Amino acid sequence: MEGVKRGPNPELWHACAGPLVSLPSVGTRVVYFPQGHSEQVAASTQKEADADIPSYPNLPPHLVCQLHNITLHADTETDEVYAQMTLQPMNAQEKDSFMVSDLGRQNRQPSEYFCKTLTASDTSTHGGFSIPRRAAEKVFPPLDFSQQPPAQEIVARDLHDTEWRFRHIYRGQPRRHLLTTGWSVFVSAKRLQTGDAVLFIRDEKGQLLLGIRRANRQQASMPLSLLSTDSMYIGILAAAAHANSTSSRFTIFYNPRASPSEFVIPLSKYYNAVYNNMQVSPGMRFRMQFETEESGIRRHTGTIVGSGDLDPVRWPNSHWRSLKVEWDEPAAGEKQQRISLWEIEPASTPYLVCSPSFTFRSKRPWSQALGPNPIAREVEAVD
Amino acid sequence: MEGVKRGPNPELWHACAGPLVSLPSVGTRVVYFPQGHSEQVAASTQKEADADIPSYPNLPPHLVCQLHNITLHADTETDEVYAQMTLQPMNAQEKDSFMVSDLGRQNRQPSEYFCKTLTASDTSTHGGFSIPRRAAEKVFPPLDFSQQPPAQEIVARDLHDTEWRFRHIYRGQPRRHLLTTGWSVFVSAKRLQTGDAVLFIRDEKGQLLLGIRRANRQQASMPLSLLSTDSMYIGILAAAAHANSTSSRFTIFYNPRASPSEFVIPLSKYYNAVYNNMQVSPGMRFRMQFETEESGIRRHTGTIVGSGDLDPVRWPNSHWRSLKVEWDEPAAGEKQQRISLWEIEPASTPYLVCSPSFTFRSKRPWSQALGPNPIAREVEAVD
DNA sequence: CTGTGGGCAACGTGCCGACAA
DNA sequence: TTGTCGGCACGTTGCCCACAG
Repeated sequence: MEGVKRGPNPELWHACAGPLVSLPSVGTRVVYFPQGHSEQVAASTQKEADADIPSYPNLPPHLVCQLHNITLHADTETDEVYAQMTLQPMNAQEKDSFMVSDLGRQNRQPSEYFCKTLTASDTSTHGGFSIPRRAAEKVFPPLDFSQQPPAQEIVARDLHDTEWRFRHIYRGQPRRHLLTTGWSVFVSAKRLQTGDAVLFIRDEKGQLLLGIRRANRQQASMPLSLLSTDSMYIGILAAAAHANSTSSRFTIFYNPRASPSEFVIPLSKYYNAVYNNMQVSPGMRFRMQFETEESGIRRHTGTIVGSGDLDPVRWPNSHWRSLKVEWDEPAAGEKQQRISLWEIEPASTPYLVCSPSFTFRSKRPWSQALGPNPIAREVEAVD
Repeated sequence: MEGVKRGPNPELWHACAGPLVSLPSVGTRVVYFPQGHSEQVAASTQKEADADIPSYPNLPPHLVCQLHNITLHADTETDEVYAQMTLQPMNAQEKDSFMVSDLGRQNRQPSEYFCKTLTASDTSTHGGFSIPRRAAEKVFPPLDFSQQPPAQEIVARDLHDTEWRFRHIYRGQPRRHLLTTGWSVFVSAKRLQTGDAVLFIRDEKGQLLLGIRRANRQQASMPLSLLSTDSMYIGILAAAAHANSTSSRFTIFYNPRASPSEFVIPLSKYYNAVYNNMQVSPGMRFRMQFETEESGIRRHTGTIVGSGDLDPVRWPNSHWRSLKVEWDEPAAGEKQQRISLWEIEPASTPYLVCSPSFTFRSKRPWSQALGPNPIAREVEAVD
């Protein structure tokens, strides 16, 4: 075996995953939510969990785990990015030992990149790809303007390390940057359509990387012919329950563009949100980050209108999406009506980033409505 | 909702599934093998089950179930055929009540059909599809040979009820049947390659049906980004165990072209093989059916060399692939080294088809090596 | 600055019979 | 009987600029 298949370039992977996605660091402690994992299945299969699923009394709504390994992947067919994580539930002792490294988070911002949503002209067979001026100047090698017309060959590699070659030319009246020869091959090979986005990155070594981000509508509902959705839900719960009871490792796939929310988050983020951010109460104003169409970050504001268990029967006392909110823009009907504590920032004051001086000192939970909180006991035990 | 989406045409579905695939009838009793179901996952994902999977003490190696429902499906992307079955484990009483209907099996042979493996010329963009003479005369409407050249339009529907139109012409020197206009659209839409097969059926009403059967190499190893293989194995076992302990319904997907063997078989077939076919012993010669490249049936012969549990730790006393065999042709290395009792026929005597006069009279199991057999008790209780 | 469309050349697609295999 | 090929016509692809939003 000579072809040592290493995974996708991490910088490119994160660019494709989007600006909001951050993965915990290997070796740190994280919190895993079976509920969130189930939501990923629901989003991917368009089917909710059936009512007739066995209960797992030994499976709490969140598991504190050691994150042993992360590998990045991209689907061979669709280039959809996903991550494989190996988790190991921790026993009570281990949970309490504070580790500074748990604060670290892996969130790469590409050095120089651009992302463009494809227009009808970009995807049509009639022509090539129109490169926005700033984009071309920022990430592509400078053209030799003494040539007429100035042109060069662009070589870029995708998530599978496949090489794509394009002719980059500066012409037309008025002048503009274009990708011509090679572009249509790429479009048809990746089956890109109007509305999908491509992104180019120039990494530290000056190499060009090339990724795609499909429009949201496409990745909806893939009918699986292998396993019933019920078996999938059961598999998720049973695997987590078994790993928890035996303190053994288990493996999950996180699919950032399919999953409504991250369901493996740093332990520090969880503790910080649940115990330091406790001024949360009904009526409070908050902000939350969303991704814009052009791969930027934009904040939307809203008001907290209530709190309580999302699924009181199966997952009592869970912080997963325990907040009921209303969004300021009425057009934002697609946005979640329920969110989790760690997803929000206070509306007026700047967001309190997790600081090294942060401690686990216990205070009353922000809401008594949730009843006795098992986490509260864990934290009090630290004192 | 006006577009009542009904499933694929059953005749076409069976033609695509292959001549060896037969589905039990709805309402009858069947035997479900979690082991076989796991093998389907293994074949689809190219990953064996991990050793660290919880044991399910309440889950025997086979479950006698009532088959409540079967729906036929075809993958939207690949046209891969699969069936969804709703099963309900039966209690001891129900298992014993003999039902004549259990003997029935649903095994459709298409009225008139042909299947051709595509050549390089068939799939090239340079030309059309060369129809074998007999095939054209058997399934296509007769041409009007008074025309020069004789030609007509062929309309056929695929598994999704999508209509495909082709120009059928009889020309060339020497004369031959060809599909020209429309063929390349079909090839590129279905992404057919040399080695894949197409099949045409003329049903009772004279309508033409059109299916594809991809070469084996293609459907191997699809990397799933949704669920770890461990979670899938656990999901299968936990779902079956839960259904068994609560006598509730559960759902499985059977993928005939991916799965090495059928893992839901008629109860009568199981009993007949395990208790009536008991002359099986090491050294015995046998025959077994295989599918030929051209969608026919061919028998291969071999010798039984041993028997015993495939997985003595997890699945003791299971009849699933309990026979160790050697095949006569040395080139047949790909064929299974282990098969199940109900897959074989005696080599010399004609295969004893399940007859209405068949009874459940208990005799000693064919091998004492398997130890006390829970089924034996079930059967004795009938007397 | 960049999306779309007309013009036009080059290329690929696809229909034909001629050959073998 | 049928797989592949050379020949050839025609339709599509794809590069160019002009225009306008």
